[in-house]
Amino acid sequence: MKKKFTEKQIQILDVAEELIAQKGFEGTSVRDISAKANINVAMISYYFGSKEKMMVNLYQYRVQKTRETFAEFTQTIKDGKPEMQLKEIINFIVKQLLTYNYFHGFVTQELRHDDRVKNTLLEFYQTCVKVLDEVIQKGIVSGVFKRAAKSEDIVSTLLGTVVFTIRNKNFYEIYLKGNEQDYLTNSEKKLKNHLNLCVFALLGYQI
Amino acid sequence: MKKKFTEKQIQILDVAEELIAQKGFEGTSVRDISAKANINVAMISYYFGSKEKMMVNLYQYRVQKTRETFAEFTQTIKDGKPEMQLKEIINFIVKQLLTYNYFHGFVTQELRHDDRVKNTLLEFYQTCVKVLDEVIQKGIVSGVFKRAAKSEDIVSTLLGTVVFTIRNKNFYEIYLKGNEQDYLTNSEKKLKNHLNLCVFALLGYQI
Amino acid sequence: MKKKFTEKQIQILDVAEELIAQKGFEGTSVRDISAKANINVAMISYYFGSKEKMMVNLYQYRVQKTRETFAEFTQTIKDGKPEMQLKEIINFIVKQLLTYNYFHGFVTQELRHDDRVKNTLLEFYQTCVKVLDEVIQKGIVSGVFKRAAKSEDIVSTLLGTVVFTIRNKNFYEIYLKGNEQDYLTNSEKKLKNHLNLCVFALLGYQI
Amino acid sequence: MKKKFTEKQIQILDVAEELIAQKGFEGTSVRDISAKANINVAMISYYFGSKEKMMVNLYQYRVQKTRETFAEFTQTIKDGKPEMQLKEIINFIVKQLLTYNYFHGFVTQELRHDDRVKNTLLEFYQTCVKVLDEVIQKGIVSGVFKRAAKSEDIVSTLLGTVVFTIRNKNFYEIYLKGNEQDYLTNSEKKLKNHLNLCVFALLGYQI
DNA sequence: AATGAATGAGCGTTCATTCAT
DNA sequence: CATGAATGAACGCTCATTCAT
Repeated sequence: MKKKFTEKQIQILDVAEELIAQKGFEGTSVRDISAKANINVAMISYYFGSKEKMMVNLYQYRVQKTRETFAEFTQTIKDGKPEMQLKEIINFIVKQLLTYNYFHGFVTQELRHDDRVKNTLLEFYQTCVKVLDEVIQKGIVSGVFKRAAKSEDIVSTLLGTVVFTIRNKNFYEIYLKGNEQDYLTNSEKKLKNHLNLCVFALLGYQI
Repeated sequence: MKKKFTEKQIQILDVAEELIAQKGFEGTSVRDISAKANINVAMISYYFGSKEKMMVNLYQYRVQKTRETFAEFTQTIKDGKPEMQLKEIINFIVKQLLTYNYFHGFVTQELRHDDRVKNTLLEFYQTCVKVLDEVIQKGIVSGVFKRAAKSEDIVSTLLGTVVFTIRNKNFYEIYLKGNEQDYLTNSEKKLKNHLNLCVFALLGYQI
Repeated sequence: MKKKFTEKQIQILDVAEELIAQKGFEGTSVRDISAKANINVAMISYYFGSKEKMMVNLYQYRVQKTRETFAEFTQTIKDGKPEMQLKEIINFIVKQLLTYNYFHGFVTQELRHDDRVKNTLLEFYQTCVKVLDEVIQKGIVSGVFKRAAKSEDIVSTLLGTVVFTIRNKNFYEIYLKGNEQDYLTNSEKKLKNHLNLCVFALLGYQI
Repeated sequence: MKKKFTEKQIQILDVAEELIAQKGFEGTSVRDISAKANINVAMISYYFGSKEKMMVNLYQYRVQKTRETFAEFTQTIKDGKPEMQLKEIINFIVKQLLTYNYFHGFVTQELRHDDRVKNTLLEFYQTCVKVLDEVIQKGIVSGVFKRAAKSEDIVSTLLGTVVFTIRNKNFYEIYLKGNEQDYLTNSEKKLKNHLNLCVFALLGYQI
């Protein structure tokens, strides 16, 4: 069941996402959001019912998009060899997380608010696990993977590692060449490399 | 320079840590804290100067302890073989994070408040990198490790993965046997196993 | 540059003026003001930004009016003889102070808050001195005044004496006939008489 | 009935007087006072019962002293000629007010707190009126004063004028020669001169 | 006789939300 | 459909005072 958002709502959600990622949910007032989005303070309540409900909508909006994007992505790789598929999945996840780091930077932190959101996210994670499972199984069968690592652990490591570097930018950037503007580009490259090595090693893939 | 906290201050900090981990810094009012800690609202300002300063003290309190504990720990393994040392380090980190999950659950999220804290944390992470570096280097020299993975990536993966499972308890527990009470015990075991496999594989260690 | 106030703002300022004159600035809470003005506590911050800024507005509101009124008044007597002009000025000042006694009762006391206000008031006092100077000089030239008293001393005496009787109502009313309701009327008459005698005597005017 | 104060109480009252004159009663906290007086915060309540009662004691302390000093002073002039007596009284009052300007700067403002204080002050003012009355009457009889001005008006003018210059230092000092340090000395001289001229002129005294 | 830890009330302000238009 | 004025609740904090020692 797909929910539609009006243009005005999306405008608000985009601003809200950015601010909440920076200052947290409680740290971001509806006045902050409405000021930055150039709308009236009353509009958040007006469009979403309340600030809390706006947050739920924000999750739905972003998770929904993420699921769709992921579904489309899986289609594009469905005919590849498992080792290629795996590499693509890892790269895709890193790329997505870094691109929507506003969202992923806070999503796990602020989701104390609504269980529906938790479930939406949960389902998405399970989808990832399932997709990985199939790829790994296929690789095991075809003999390119020697060991069957647990997909939920791989998912935790993929998502956890990337989110950690997003949140601890000041730590991770020490080990990156290049200036601060290139942080996203450089960290993407470094993370892709590391996580590929990590997962492939885990599966006993011979390079 | 070690800062001392009175019994009353620690009592407040413990409560504050738990609540802030659950509801965030702004989401937790001094009235929430004082109610749960069975003290007067005025005491937070009285003991720490302000809510903000209490937060800084909370970081110092926990990070300080963590650094000390880690320093002591490294002493206990200083004479071991690198593969043993590495295993111990991984297990130690997982254990610590899960034990003090209240703190580690929010530490990277709420540290927009004070740069001194950021630096304290940064230094600690760098210490971890340094310790890992030495162990890996030793293993390379002795020949048990075939590949020299980047320590900062390993640190990111270790910390990121564990924190992810803490924050996404509802996801990770699906894949755990046992009832909810055993979550910590079971996830600890599972995480230790996964992360050991992960890191050792990364280093080309032959099991 | 004249500042405009909305009806609601004036409503608040009038109440605030009365309460602050009675209980002082710190002694008057925004809750006191909002209760008496039948508005919400939040409105003081809403309309003026803060309690402090409300105070600045209160000064501007009243001093501005006072200056305007005084300027208009001086026009009405500009063609008179100096002895008539002087009498009118004295009577005007007494009348004004007693009418706006709320304000003049606290204005010099509470102005530790804002230097701009101090300067506004200072300028007004200097205007009074200047006006008096001209009248006295004219009277000296025309021969009705024999001695040239200092205008700043006269201003201090005029304002000081009236404010003293306002603040020490319980003292001054002992010497007044009539009941308490007539205090303003009676004290106005008595003060005008006394201060006219005083100033004219000072100038050597022969009655 | 004379009240005795302990050394410690006087120490507190002196500090309190200075601070209250600067920042008002509500604007001065017991912490301010205790910090400046180098005593424990609890001492104000301990010695006086409450901050409010301390204020009452402060009035009593200062008014009592003033009355005593004034009583002693009147003894020293009791054998003089009325015009000399009058001059001495005026000079004495100006001197006293300027010397204890801390007190007189706030006394009429902050006396909303206690009616007993109001009465104490009232009685003192009435004493002044009585003393002046006698002198004027004597002068009328001896023929040096031609007109019988009202003593309560003279008292109002004397006290009011001096207090005005204390409170509006920034106004009055414009008309004074000399640097800021000499303000008290210079304003005392100027005020004595002005008020003597004023009162003597009022009584029709021929210089 | 004196302290300092601790209290409860009240402070000015900001919050998300409502409501009349 | 959208606004901005207005609200009541809650915020972090400071206050004068109390109380155990």
